[in-house]
Amino acid sequence: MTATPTPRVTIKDVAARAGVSKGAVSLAFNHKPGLSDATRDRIFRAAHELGWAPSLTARTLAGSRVDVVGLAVCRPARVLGLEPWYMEFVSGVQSVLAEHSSSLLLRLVRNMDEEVGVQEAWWRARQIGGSILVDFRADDPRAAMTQRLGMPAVAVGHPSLTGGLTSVWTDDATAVTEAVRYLAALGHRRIARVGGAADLGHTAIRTAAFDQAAGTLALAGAWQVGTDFSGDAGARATRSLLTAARADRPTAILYDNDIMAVAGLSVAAEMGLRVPEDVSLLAWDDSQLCRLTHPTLSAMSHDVHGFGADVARTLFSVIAGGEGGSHPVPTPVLMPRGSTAPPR
Amino acid sequence: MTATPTPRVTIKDVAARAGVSKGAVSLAFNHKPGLSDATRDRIFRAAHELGWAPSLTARTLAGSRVDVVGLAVCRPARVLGLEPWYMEFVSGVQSVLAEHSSSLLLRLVRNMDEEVGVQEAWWRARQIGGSILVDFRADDPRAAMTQRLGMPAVAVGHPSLTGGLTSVWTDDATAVTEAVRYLAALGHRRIARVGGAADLGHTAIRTAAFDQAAGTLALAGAWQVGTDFSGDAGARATRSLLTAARADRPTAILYDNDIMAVAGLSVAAEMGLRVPEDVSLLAWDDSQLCRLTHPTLSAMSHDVHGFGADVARTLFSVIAGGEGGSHPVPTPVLMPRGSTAPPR
DNA sequence: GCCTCTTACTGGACCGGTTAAGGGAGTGCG
DNA sequence: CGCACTCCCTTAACCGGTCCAGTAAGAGGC
Repeated sequence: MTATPTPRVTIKDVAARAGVSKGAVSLAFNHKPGLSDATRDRIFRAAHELGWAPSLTARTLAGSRVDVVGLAVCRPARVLGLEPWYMEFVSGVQSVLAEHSSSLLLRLVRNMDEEVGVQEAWWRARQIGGSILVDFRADDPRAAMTQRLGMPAVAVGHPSLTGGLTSVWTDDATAVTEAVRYLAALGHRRIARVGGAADLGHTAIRTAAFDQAAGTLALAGAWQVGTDFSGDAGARATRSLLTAARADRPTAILYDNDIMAVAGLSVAAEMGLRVPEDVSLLAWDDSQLCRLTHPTLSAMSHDVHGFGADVARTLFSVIAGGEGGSHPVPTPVLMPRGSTAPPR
Repeated sequence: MTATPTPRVTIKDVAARAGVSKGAVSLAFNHKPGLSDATRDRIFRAAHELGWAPSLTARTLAGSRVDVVGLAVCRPARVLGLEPWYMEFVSGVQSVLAEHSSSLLLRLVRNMDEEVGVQEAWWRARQIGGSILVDFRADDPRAAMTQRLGMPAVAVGHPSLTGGLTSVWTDDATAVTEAVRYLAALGHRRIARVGGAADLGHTAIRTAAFDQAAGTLALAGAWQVGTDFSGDAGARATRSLLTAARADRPTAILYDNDIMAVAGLSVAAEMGLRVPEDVSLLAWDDSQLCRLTHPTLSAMSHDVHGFGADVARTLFSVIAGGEGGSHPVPTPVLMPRGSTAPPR
C-alpha cells in the first residue's frame, strides 16, 4: 500500500472553520487567556472535526523550544541488548517525558567520536532541546562540547567524572564497600571482582572502592578483572579466576552487572563447583534476571526506572534554566538471595 | 551549570559571511546545481567557521519531509528490558537510519490505545515521516489508522495479521514446524511449547503451526501454555509442565523467546531434573544469552539485526512512495547446542 | 455623554529554511 | 551588432505555527 498524500490541514483551516483568526486558534491551543469560553469551544470543536493538531515542527520554529530529548548510547549492540539496565532506564526517562509530552530521540553509536558528532548535529539542527549523557569516561569530551554549544544536558555519573555538568548519580563507592563488607562478614577472605569496561568512569570508581575496602578489611586475597560487560567476557573472567589452585582461588565474586553474574553461574556449574557452597556470586543492577537463575542471584539492587525518571526531571529543570548541580539518588542496597553464603 | 542562551547562528549569518544570499547557501547545502565551485567553497567555509548546520526543523517545515522515524513499543518495561530482541532490532534499524541521517523516535507505551494515540499525535504534529509497527494483534487497529492518516508505515509481522500494510516478516510457522520435527527426530514423543502472549498475532501463528506439526507427527503428547514472555511466566509454565507424573510429562519444551528458556533451565535444575538428559529445552531468538547458560541453549536462531535493517529499508522505500507488499526474511534456523538430546 | 479600563479578538511580522521565478553578465552565432 | 542561450546568483513567496501591537466593543465611573 502506498501512502496517499493527504491534503494536510493547518491552523488556517481550523481558524476558517471556527470563524476566527489563526491567532485565536493559537491562543486556544496554548491555553492562554484572552478568549471567551464560547470561542474556545468553537475552536476546539473545529479542530476536532478536521482532525487537526498543531505541527510541532512549526511550533518549534516559531517558539524556539524543542520538545525532544536526545540519548546516544555507546555500547556494542550485542552487549546492549542483553543489558536490562538500558531499557529500564529508558522506560523511566519516558515516564517523565510523557508527562511533558515530549519524546526521546535514541541513537546507538559505536564510539565517543560518533556520539559527540551525533549530539552536536542534533543540537545544531535544532532536533533536540537537551540531552542525556551516559557512560562517562576519563577525559570525556562531552562536558566541553556541551558547554561550547550551550546545550542543556544532564550527565549520568559521579560529579568527579562529569566535568561540572549537572549530574545524577548513584554512590557506587559506598555500594561496593557494602558488598565487600557483606561478603567479608560471611567469612570470605578471598574476594574477586569482575568489573566493567576499564575506561568507564564508574568502573574506575568501583575499582578504587574495592581496593580500599579490601585493604581496610585486610582480605587475604583481592582480585579485579576488567571486561566489556558482555556475558562472554564475564564467563572468561570467571573461568580464569576459578581455575586457580583451590587455596588461591576466590571464594566470592562480585560482578559489575547481572548478565556477567549469570555467565559466572554457568561457568561454575560447568566446572563442577557449587554455588554458593564452593563459591559465592554477587551481581549488580538486579534485573529480573537475578531471580530466574538457580540458585537465584544475590545482587546490589537499585531502582533503575526511578533513576531514569530522576534524570529526565533534572534535564527538564536544566532546560527551563533551573539550577544545575549534583543529584545523588539512593545507593544500591544489598539483596541477599541464594548465590551467597559463608565459604565452606 | 546553567545553559547559556547561545546566539544561534542561522543561514542568514552564513550567507552574510560568504557574501551571498541565503538562497545560495541553501543550494550549496542541498548539493543542487547552479553555483560555481568557488562560491560553493566559500559558503562551506563560512558555514564551517560559524559552526552552522541547517535547522532540520526549518527544513522540515519548508520542505515538508520529515527525517524521523517512529517506533512505539508496547510491552511492560520489566519484560522489555530482558528481551534482547528489541535492542538488537533497534540497532539494526538504526544502522540504516544513520545512512539516511535520520533518527529514531522511540516510545514505550502501555497498551494499544496509547500506541494508536502516540502514533497519531506524532503524525499529526509532523514529528515523524513514517513509522515502524510491531507486535500485531488480532483486530489490530493500526492498519486502519495508518490508512486513515495516510501515514507511511511498515508492519513487522505476517501479512495475514497486518491488514494490507507493507510488511516484513519471518516465517514462524515453518520455523515452529522445523523445531518440532527436530525434537521428534531426536525421539521425543511428548513435546510442550511455552508460548508468548496469546493476543499477539505471531503467537497465534506459532500455536497453530505447533498443533499442526504435533498432529502430522502423531505425537503422544503436545501441550501449549501461554505467557506474557516474562521470565517469571516462563518459570511458572515450566514448573507446571514438569510437575506432572513422569509418564505424562513432556520430554522436550520449546520456548517462544530465550529469556523464558533460561528461566526454564533453572526450574529444571531446581526440580532436580537434568538438561538435556531428563528434559530437552529449545529456545527462540537466540541472543547471546543462549550461550551463557550451562548447558548452552539450543535455539531457533535468526538475524534480528539484519531484520531491523530490512524493516528500515522497506520503510524508506514506502516513504519514497515505492511499492509496498510483503517482504519475507529468512526463516529462523535451528542452532543445536547443549540443551537438546534424545530422551532417556 | 465622555473618558477610561477590560475583555476579546485581528493583523502581520517573524522563526529559518526551500524553491520557483527572475535578472544580469558572458558567450556563441547569424 | 543584435539576439538567444547559458550560467550563476538574487528575490520573494511560502511552510505552519507564535506573539505582540493594535483595535473594536462593552462595562463602569463621574
